[in-house]
Amino acid sequence: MRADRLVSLVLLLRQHGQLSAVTLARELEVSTRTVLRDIEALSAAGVPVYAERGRHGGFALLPGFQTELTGLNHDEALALVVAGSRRGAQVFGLGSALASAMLKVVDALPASYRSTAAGASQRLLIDPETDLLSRRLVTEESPDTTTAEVLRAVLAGHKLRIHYAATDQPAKWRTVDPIGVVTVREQGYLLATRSGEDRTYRLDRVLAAEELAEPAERPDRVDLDRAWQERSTRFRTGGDQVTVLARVNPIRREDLARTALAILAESTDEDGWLRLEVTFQDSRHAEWALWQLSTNAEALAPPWLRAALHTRATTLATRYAAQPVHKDC
DNA sequence: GCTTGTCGCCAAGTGTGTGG
DNA sequence: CCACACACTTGGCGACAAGC
Repeated sequence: MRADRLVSLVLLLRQHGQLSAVTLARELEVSTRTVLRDIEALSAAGVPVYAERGRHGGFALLPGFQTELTGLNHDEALALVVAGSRRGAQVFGLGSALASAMLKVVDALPASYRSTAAGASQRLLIDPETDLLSRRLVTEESPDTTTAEVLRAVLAGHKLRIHYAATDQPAKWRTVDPIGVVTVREQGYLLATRSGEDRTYRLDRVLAAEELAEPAERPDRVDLDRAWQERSTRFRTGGDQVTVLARVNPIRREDLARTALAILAESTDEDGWLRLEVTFQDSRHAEWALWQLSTNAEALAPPWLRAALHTRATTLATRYAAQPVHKDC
């Protein structure tokens, strides 16, 4: 119990810099007297902890002790931050840093835990590089200097100049104020503001980046998770969305629900099929989603969607009615 | 004067080893 | 298995020193 508390004490001091005995006692759920004895024990064990007396005093570790204790470098520390997702480390080009950081973490474990960790790595595999059909799931760890430059600016809190290619538009240079970087599945996004307006950029569409010396305009405290939720909500409710009325076989309802942005209304017809009012990102998205359901769905409205699906179906029917062009294949 | 660390003392609780 | 002794841990208290 005490050994655990001594470790916790060191970690608290590393995390907060300086803490009073009263605060440490509250955090560790012991008396101040016990904290003082623990400090004494740490000091006797060679931990460079020192006391500042008087008002606003407290205990702190000598500068430098932090890095000596862990041996982690900048990239490794960063890799542990994104370690919740190996994909995150891949997107940031930190896969090798994550691997070496994990080695150090495992190495720091007591011998009994170390064998457990080694055993676990032989029994558990999370997010392999390919799926069962050998399709590659994890992006190559690229020496992506552009992503690295973006990351540098984000961490340094500097403005950033990016050469960005938006969908169906020629690439343009623009200067942005970075807020943070978000990874979703294999995709990285730069959250930023441009002339005070919120902007979200896909990292794979950033063709070049240049960190500027000027500090970025960024709120002191940002809840990145919340910012991402707000932007994704805005994305889902904005743009060229279309609403479709469709009849769907109940067995394919979930397939449609997965691809649609939202289901606005739902009822059941006499024959058991579902009548759904569904919104999609745009017309192409709607056409693709209905086409995927094949004979298990029928678009009732709008007319242009029925026409598009009719064109696809007749083209396909004509093709298969005719003799093959290349008989030898 | 107030806040905070330092030190010593005592008592109670807890864990561990040993003998019957 | 149980009782006992011992060591260790913890909390509380008080007096004092140091810094703001």
